[in-house]
Amino acid sequence: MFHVVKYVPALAMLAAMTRRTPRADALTCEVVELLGEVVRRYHDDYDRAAADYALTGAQARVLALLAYGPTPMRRLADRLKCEPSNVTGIVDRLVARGLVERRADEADRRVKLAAATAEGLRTATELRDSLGDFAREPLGRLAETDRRALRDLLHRMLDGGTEPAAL
Amino acid sequence: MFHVVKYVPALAMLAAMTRRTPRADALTCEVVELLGEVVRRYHDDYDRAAADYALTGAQARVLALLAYGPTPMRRLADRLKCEPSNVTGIVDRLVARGLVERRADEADRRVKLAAATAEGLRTATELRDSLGDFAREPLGRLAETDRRALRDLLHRMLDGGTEPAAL
DNA sequence: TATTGTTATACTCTATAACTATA
DNA sequence: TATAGTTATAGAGTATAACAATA
Repeated sequence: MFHVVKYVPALAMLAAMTRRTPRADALTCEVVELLGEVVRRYHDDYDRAAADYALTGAQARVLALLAYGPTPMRRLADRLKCEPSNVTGIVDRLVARGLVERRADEADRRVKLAAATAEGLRTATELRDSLGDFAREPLGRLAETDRRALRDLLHRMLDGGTEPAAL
Repeated sequence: MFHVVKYVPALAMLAAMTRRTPRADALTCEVVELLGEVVRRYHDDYDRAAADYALTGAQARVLALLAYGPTPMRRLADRLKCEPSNVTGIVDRLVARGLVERRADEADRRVKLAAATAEGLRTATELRDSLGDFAREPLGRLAETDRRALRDLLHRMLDGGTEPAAL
């Protein structure tokens, strides 16, 4: 088995030339590193929870999105930030598992709605509760006062209203 | 093209039976959701930065690890939390790009060390600086006092000393 | 003409299992 | 016998391009 790079866009040099050496200060670097650790743990917990239900991360995310209601394939692709062609496969596998079904959209016959089945909805709910693992472990170490402070800081940081989480 | 699920371990039912309905309080849920948003942005920024250099996320992580010095393949697998067989391919592609080279370990002739080339080291450094995108955008909205408070909260939350970040 | 979803194709990451070479 | 690394294989996610159905 060979591992060969097939195509290498000449973006590296361009990126290097465009670079504007930001070089954040020590405090900022430290916060970025800490957030990196948070990201790592959050992801690990999420994937572990999904694996408990024999779901991949992408499948779990789609199921979480469908908990809000039937959703056009296109919109799922937008939320996952991937190409629509990928969503076809992910939903196919969820359909094969009986967790999701495809419905027609009466208003626009081009669109197909992915919808969680009763079992899919149940799985999504249990999966969501499983995220309590993260809340228990690292978050649980913070007293309520600290959790409130953290909430306010994150709110201030993220500020602009964003849609409900898909990750 | 068919998308069929080949094997479905009967873990779902087991997981459902084992579930202990933690049902975190509203404040904790809100913090978890906010952290989810942070995770999403962090990842997007990381992948975008890697893509600027025509690298995948996994390749960028390996390159970041090699910036600390030559590393046995096995150790890379441990850090990436994946099987050693995967590292072979990832390093192969980096070698094909001229960013990494394999060296023999004199002490134990079974191990092979992956080491960043001069160009690889340069790329790793630029990539690291690119994470400033995250520091600039959402983190930049916090005043220094707030960043300091955030740092302290995250420290308290993560507490136990962890190794340098690979993500 | 533009949009939605699918198919076909290729690449990468992933895990499992079998293999070589060292220890 | 145990460990480090590789190879082979298969499933899953990803992007690109081409296509049919509908708007």
